[in-house]
Amino acid sequence: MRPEENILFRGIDSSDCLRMLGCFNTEIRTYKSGSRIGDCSDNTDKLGIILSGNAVMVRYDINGVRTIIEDLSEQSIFGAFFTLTAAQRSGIEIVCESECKVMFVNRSEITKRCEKACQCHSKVVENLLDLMSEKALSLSERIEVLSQRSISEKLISCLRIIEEKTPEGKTPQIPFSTTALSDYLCVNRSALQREMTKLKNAGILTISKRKFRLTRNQDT
Amino acid sequence: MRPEENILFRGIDSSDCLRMLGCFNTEIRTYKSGSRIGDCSDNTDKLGIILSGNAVMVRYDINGVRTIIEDLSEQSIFGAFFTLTAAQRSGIEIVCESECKVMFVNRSEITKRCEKACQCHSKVVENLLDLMSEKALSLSERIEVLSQRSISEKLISCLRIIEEKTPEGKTPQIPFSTTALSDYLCVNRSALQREMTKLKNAGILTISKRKFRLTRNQDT
DNA sequence: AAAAATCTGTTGCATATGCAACAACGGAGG
DNA sequence: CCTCCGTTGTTGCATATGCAACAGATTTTT
Repeated sequence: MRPEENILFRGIDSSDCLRMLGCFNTEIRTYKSGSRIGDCSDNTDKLGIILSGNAVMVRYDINGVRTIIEDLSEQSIFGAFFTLTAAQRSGIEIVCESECKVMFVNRSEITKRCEKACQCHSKVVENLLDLMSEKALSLSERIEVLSQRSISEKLISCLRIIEEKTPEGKTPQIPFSTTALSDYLCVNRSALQREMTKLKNAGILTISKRKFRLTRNQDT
Repeated sequence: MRPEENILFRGIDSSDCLRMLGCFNTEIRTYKSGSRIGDCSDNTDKLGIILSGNAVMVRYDINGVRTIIEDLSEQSIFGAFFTLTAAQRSGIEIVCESECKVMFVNRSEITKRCEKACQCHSKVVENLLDLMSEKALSLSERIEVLSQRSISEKLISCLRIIEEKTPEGKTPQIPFSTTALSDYLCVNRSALQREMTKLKNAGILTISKRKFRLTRNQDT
């Protein structure tokens, strides 16, 4: 991916990008599928951007129960300073689900002006602002889902959000396996399965593979 | 409150603040306790900052069950573009718990440079960035809590977070009544009460009024 | 192609949580 | 000072969810 295709550098032309990349002291790393992207709790200033691949932010509790905290796809950002809580103790980690290319930048290098005071610098800050908005939005969607009281409500709320993001014409698709979905909804897998079959039987939900369709009901 | 005490204008001197306030076309409103701060779904560009008072972002579902989505205290920011999801349909509203003074700014006016291209403009953007970080942090703490599987885990996780934010020497304090806390943890009130008494009897938790103390156990 | 591993789907049973109802308490206002 | 209304604290009962175990199906590895 060329730098100007990176959302952080959106709207900035190639030559400026290259100059800033040096200026920012960025670092690009590649991770194998299944590997861990370094513990992001160590450096509260570091900002990571997924250039390619898929990863998830997960936590395992004492009993080994997994929680998927965030789904990180291409162009997602992550970093201790805006996603991790003081509750890092609970062992949050980022695990690649496919080969991932990740770019790291120090946040302070973005906010602080460089000596050359390049014009495009503030453009980067604005882009970062957009990214943060997006992040906050996705976090609050997550809260919306988790605040539902029952499994079926959680599921439906989650599916509706996916639906809304699906471009017109395309069939909405769950980004997880059912097993992973249960970790994402923070419920037991077989209980989730049970609710899914109920909804299927009730004619509310249709699923084949990961593609699904919800009937347009206001309630439930 | 003088403008430079507003976190959005932190680090900018008085005269510049005043100039920018005009430049930004801000609006300040006062709301009575119990009243609703206008539906923030109407204007996705508007950004609100609580200058004084306390408010909560809540949602009532079809059955009238209340969920407290966010606790907004002084200097908190809110706005459709970074907190509300497309799921606005579910009737999220912001309700004042005490008299509130709120400042509104249009986000685009912050990100877009004004004709005068004032130097301090980028400082405001940086401040906004900090605010967004903080917001993302608090949202992710909320997820941390809600992702716990049992009521007692949710409660403890929530209390630990409060503890960590409490300045050394002070006694940590729950910002809600128990009833409100149950709406915040998204669980049934009497079930929460039951768990609380269990924890008290087990010697893990001490509560008097809203002040509490947790024994320093790693687990549970 | 065979073998191994993981995921789906289902079920019986245990248990945590929700729900309703009630008594006691405490603060706000007349 | 009394009354009213919302909060706290408790309990019995109903039910949703968790848990374990299992048998296919599907995917990945060898």
